[in-house]
Amino acid sequence: MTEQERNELAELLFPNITKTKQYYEKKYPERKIKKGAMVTRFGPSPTGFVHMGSLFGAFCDYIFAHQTSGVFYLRIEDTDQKRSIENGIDGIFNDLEAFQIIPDESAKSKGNYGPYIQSERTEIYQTYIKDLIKKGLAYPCFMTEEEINTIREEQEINKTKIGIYGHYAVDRDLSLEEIKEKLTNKEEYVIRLKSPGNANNEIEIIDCIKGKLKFPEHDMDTVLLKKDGTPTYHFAHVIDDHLMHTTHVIRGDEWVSSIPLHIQLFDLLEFERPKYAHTAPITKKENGTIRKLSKRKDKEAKVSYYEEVGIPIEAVKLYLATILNSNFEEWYINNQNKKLEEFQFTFDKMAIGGTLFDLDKLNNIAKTYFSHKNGQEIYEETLKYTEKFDPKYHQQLKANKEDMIKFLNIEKDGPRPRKDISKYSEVKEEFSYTIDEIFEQENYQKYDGTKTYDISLALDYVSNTLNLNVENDQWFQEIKKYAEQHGYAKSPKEYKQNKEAYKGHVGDICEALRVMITGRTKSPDLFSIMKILGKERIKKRIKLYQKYTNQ
RNA sequence: GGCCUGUUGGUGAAGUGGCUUAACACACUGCCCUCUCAAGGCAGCAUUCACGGAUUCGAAUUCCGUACAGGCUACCA
Repeated sequence: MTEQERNELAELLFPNITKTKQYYEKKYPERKIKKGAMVTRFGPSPTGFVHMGSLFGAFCDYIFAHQTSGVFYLRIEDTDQKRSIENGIDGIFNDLEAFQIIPDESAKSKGNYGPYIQSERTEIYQTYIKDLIKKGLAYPCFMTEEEINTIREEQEINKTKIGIYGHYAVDRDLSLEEIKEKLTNKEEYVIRLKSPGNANNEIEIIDCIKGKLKFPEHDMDTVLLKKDGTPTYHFAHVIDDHLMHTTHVIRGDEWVSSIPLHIQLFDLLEFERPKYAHTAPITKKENGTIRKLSKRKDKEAKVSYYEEVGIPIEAVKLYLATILNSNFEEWYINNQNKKLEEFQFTFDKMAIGGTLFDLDKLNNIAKTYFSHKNGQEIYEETLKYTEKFDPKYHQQLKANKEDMIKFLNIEKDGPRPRKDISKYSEVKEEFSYTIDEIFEQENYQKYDGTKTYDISLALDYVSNTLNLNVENDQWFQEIKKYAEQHGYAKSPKEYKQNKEAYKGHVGDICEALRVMITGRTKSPDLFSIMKILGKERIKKRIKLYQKYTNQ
């Protein structure tokens, strides 16, 4: 085809495209950012929610852009209708907002490089396609699904590479007349790349994470524009990331095998190639096999899951940071008071192989997170959580604010703060003894021990000896003395040495009080609990215990 | 089938030819501390880096082959 024929073809195919490549190049000029600043993008399909793996990607984008004073933008990739659901975009924004991974530019905020939704960029893609056709680098292909299937079957039998390339690309050299004829017959077509590559040539690219990668040169006539005039991922990626001036394409490593295609497109269009960073997938082990985390099968793949079960999103982010850079964890242990954004993340500390999603580790991180929060903070955050997920408990928390904060603050001030909860949802269960209303209702259901305790001794102690206005150490000295006076050893050691001489030891008295007061054998510091409750409530609980055990 | 990538304890991993008798963290086990629990302290947990070969004075680290795993091979992203 001559140049003139190609121009005619381009006009025939895209009569409505009047803008030019130059127009867009001028409309979206180079970004004014400092040298070394990264421009990254997160490109989800509007499926309604963000997958854990995507969130990880978005987190990378956000971190790298921000720590280099660059730009992190969000582009909705909705070129496939099947992947889109109604209000799907809102879901994406909600999830990102929950994690405070807010894009600098997106369909919902400002930005000079929009539209940030691919379905609104059709004209742009077609402008570049038109140009490619004029240059003889793309062509309309009229092959039907059946024809393509036949070719694939043939290729499978011959054990050759599968795809449309070389002599399999039958429409590659159609004459203008032939195309015109098919067009008048209303034959449907796609636009394919006329790949100039040769698979015998080896190309090499440097991936920021995976390092040096070698591939055969791309030689497939890949579809660029679908039958409906929308672009495929490959073409949209190249056009968008060029026009939006992305410097670093951070994406899942399922894309590594299309690198040769993508760089070929960048070269053919005379665009500067971006840097690529392909991240390892987050995986899950099930029945001995490892697979990618699946949003259909795995509840923990859905980002909203963490909010629902009450794992603080900060903890999830901390976990993401530990898998992002292997040396983050150690840094954070030594810099607990710093924000994770202060850590210098680098590509070369990112995992190359898949990472198994470790809920144990997340739990541990969450526990540590809680341990650094004081009672007031935990109270307020739990209040927020319960407002949405446990309204009844929410009301009870509100009604018992003063007490709750004190309870949540027990053993929090020392150098070794308590580490007992990992989720907001655990507060209710873990602190069930703190609110009278709940305690009276459930009372000793949680204590399933068969052992019963000396009620009169407990009552005597509380009424006549217990002094709540002292420090913890003094209280313990006093209860030791009390134990001794009533035939108990003042320490377990002494008791063990001469069991016959005693009825038991201080610990037994404490245990009795603990069970009567909290309804369980395990609790935070007993004296602190007693202090908050006060003598009258303690006595009430002992009576409740008496009633419960029919004594 | 073809192409690509990966493989270090139960888990995440450090490791870039000698400092590695393989760091650190999670999990697990035991002991200590202790009124219970949590926390904390101490100790244990890969004599070996999927396997085989090669290069080298020396390899988890380089090269080749094999096995296994994952990805791609769509008018899905």
